[in-house]
Amino acid sequence: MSAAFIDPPASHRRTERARTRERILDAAVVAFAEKGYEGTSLATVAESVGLSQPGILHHFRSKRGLLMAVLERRDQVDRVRFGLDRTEGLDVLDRLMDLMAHNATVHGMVQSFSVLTGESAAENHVAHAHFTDRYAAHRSHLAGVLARAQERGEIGTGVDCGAVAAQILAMMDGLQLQWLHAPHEVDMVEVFGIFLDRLRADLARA
Amino acid sequence: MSAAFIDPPASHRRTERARTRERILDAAVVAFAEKGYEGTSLATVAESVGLSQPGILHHFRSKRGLLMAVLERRDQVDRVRFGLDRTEGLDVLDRLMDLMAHNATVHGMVQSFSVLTGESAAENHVAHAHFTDRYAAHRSHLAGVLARAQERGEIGTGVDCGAVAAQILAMMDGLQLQWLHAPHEVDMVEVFGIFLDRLRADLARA
DNA sequence: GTCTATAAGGCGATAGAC
DNA sequence: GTCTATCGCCTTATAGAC
Repeated sequence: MSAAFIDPPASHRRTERARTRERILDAAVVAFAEKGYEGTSLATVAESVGLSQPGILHHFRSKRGLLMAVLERRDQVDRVRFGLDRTEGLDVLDRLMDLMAHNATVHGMVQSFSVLTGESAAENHVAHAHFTDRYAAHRSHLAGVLARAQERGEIGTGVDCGAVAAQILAMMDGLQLQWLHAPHEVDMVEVFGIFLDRLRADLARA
Repeated sequence: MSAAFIDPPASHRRTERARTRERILDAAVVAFAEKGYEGTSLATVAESVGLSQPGILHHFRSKRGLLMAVLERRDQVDRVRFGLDRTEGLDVLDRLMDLMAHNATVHGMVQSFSVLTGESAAENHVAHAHFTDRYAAHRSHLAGVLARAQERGEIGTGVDCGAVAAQILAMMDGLQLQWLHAPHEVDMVEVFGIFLDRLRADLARA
């Protein structure tokens, strides 16, 4: 009996462990979408991935740790999927439109993060600081892109780029909320597109 | 000893009971703001009004019943405070600006309803249907006011009044979320005002 | 790496005393 | 109208076996 049979290579063990963590994270996203963080128990997450409740705590040191891992994974995946960081000028509006169109295909993910964002409006919520930082980073990045476009003359001098950045993020969050409450009544992609078209015209004009 | 001393008039009993109900509702709003519906226990509500936990269930038949009473009271109060139902034409945008300015003075109330709206994005949440109906009613009312203004020529023919109604509500919800996460960084009243000014110009033009 | 068992406590709701 | 007591259940987290 070879040692490799009893004790598989370290690389294999590492990917197996990572795979289990991914399955737990996927189940947690679904659970948070249905009940929020406060309303979700580790036992329901455990059951849907086929582990016991302490089995979850072997992979994540606490319920809070599981939530943080969920939040960080989403941020990382979205950063890779969309070249938001690498886009300059008014093309950034096209990238945001792409993001909105993508979001319309991942209902559960949007639901999970809308519920968590709402919950985190409470100052003492576990994820309050995370969402505060996330908003601030997105606002300042977007405002910076717009301000540089304004310096190049692509945007009129009368535009408050910080206000517009906040408005764009607010429109995305708000439309997602209405879409989640009435998916067949509110076409969030179309309504966001109408908003962006009007915005583009105003930015050129002002 | 008069009967009135032992047994006060029915009207007095009625107002005392109503007063206690109001105190419970106020405490529930604060609790929901801090922990959401799922994260709030009747015991914490009871403690902050100086009753026992079963004392709450004497006034509201269940935790769900308490939440419904909170939701209905807010809708009723706001309907009375702002003459939204009685406003026609583009004046409706001024009333919405008033509402936003008022909201900036009642942080706890806004926090409570933002948390509850987020939680209720889950299809099985106790208040999902309530917020779905509320969104639909506000959208169709606002779209109707805009459409009638459009017929009178106050709004250009190229405007999709339904889309604009959804956008206005989305902007209010989204700005409130950012304000709650960073009250000193995001001036939601000013940013909403900039949005409305731009919108008014576009509506006249299109 | 996953389990069972358990500690230690919170939950909503009801029964019945006063 | 409000209480105490209690039922039955669920919660997170830890200890220790395998």
